[in-house]
Amino acid sequence: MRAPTPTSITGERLAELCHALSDPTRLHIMHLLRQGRRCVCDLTETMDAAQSRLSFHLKTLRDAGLVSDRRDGRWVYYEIRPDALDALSAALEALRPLDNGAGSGGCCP
Amino acid sequence: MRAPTPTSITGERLAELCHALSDPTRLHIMHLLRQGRRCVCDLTETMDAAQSRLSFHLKTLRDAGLVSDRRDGRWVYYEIRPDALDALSAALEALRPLDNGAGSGGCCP
DNA sequence: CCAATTGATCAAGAGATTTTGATCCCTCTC
DNA sequence: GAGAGGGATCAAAATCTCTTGATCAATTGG
Repeated sequence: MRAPTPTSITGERLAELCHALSDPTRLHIMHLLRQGRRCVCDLTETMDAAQSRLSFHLKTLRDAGLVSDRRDGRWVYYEIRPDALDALSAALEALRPLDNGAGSGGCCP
Repeated sequence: MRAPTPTSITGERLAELCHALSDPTRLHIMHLLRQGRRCVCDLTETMDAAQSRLSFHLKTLRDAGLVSDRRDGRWVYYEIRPDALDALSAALEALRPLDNGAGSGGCCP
């Protein structure tokens, strides 16, 4: 019995993931993290952003589960969690229109 | 000469798409639209939400290009634009870690 | 132990989003 | 053309989000 990748996520969870990615600063961080783990001081320097600002955005990404952090001595390294991207992709695919007949089974013609 | 599916989108555009999907009400709308086009009065009734509220969120989705609207007589029908989901999926894939060696070519050990 | 470095956290202010109710515009029906 | 239904828009209030600067906790090097 194992619980590997959750096959589907809730609407709340999808909203949380999308919110985390809805900010240019956070997307910039994600883009930098594509190349592998990076410490905060490195990101701060590369992005020329205030440290508390970065810390805020990193926390947002971490709370959403999109990145993980790990302390190593003096430094804290952040890293992308691909499983979160998996879940996000799957949830977005589940938003695609069903290809049954045209919709509007509702109140209108 | 044609411009079919834009192969990649800007960070700003990705942020805009994610922002549009970062709200539970809007995700609810998207979910209902999966079954096909629907008029606003239908959504209003199904979701039990104020009409101006829905109108606001539909505008947000439309401005982001995630849905299209079409007037037919008295009614305005909204519909998902799958091409926007294509662009979003592609952009999210482009956020995945590169599988070159471990990162941190930066300031730290 | 002392001082410097790294990073989290907090409080306050600026700015953006959402909700609500009112109002307006369009289209259809009578 | 008067009235009703469907939707968009607006202004005000309530919330959320982001930025900034200050402070605090850990870690390390001297």
